[in-house]
Amino acid sequence: MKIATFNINGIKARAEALPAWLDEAAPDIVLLQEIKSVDEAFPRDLFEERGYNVATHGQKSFNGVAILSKLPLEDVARGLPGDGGDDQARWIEATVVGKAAVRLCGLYLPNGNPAPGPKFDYKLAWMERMRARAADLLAGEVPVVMAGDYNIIPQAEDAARPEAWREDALFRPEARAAYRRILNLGFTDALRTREPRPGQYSFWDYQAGAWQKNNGIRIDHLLLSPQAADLLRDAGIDKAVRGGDKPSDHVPVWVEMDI
DNA sequence: ATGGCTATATGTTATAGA
Repeated sequence: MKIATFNINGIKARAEALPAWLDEAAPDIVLLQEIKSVDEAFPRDLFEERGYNVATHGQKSFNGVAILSKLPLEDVARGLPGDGGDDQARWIEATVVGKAAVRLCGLYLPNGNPAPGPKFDYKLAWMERMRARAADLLAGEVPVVMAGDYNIIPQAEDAARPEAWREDALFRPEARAAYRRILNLGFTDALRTREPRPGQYSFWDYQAGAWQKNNGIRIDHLLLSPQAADLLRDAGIDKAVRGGDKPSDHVPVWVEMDI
């Protein structure tokens, strides 16, 4: 089973590029971020006619996450627990049952710039809530895949120009430490396991010819619980998507699992 | 990057992204 994460930067703007990638890559499950759409406006037909079940957690203009799945989506949950006053749509969960049952978490972690400041504080607080949810999920001792746009450059080798990101919310020590507190609960960075060489990027800025210069960063991750890591067969990045027509600034990252 | 591009809203420009 192929599970992918893809920050599409607006479902309306990606109404052609996203189906084209689905038809070519044929993922079984896709966790989407930045749909930038309310649930009612999400073009479900585009995906249902391709055999996907669809669950969305959207909001107007910004953020928004969704799950596409060839298998039925069970026990769908929307929103990250821990702050009832947080109305930003950045977290969705569902269970799919293949050879094994897998709990899927799709996430759009806050950007956090400018840092320091209230947006960075929100990012760190959100990550602490995510850590608590991740710990709860681990206690279940079942396969869990937490995938999405983490807005975290884990290490210097995950950026073409790490020095340019030193003060940025994506690379500041406090943000990376918060990421490690989640990872060190016992999760596996699937892409790093399968492709340990530096220079594996998932985002290239629209500006300043970043794509042409390969000035990228790796910020889209799939984290696997131990029970999910046991089922990992392969992982990769569909880099070519960035060079297609009207692309998102992110590309899909995927895992192949024995599920 | 002192932000050069892209997307969204009901806009004639602002806000957010990373």
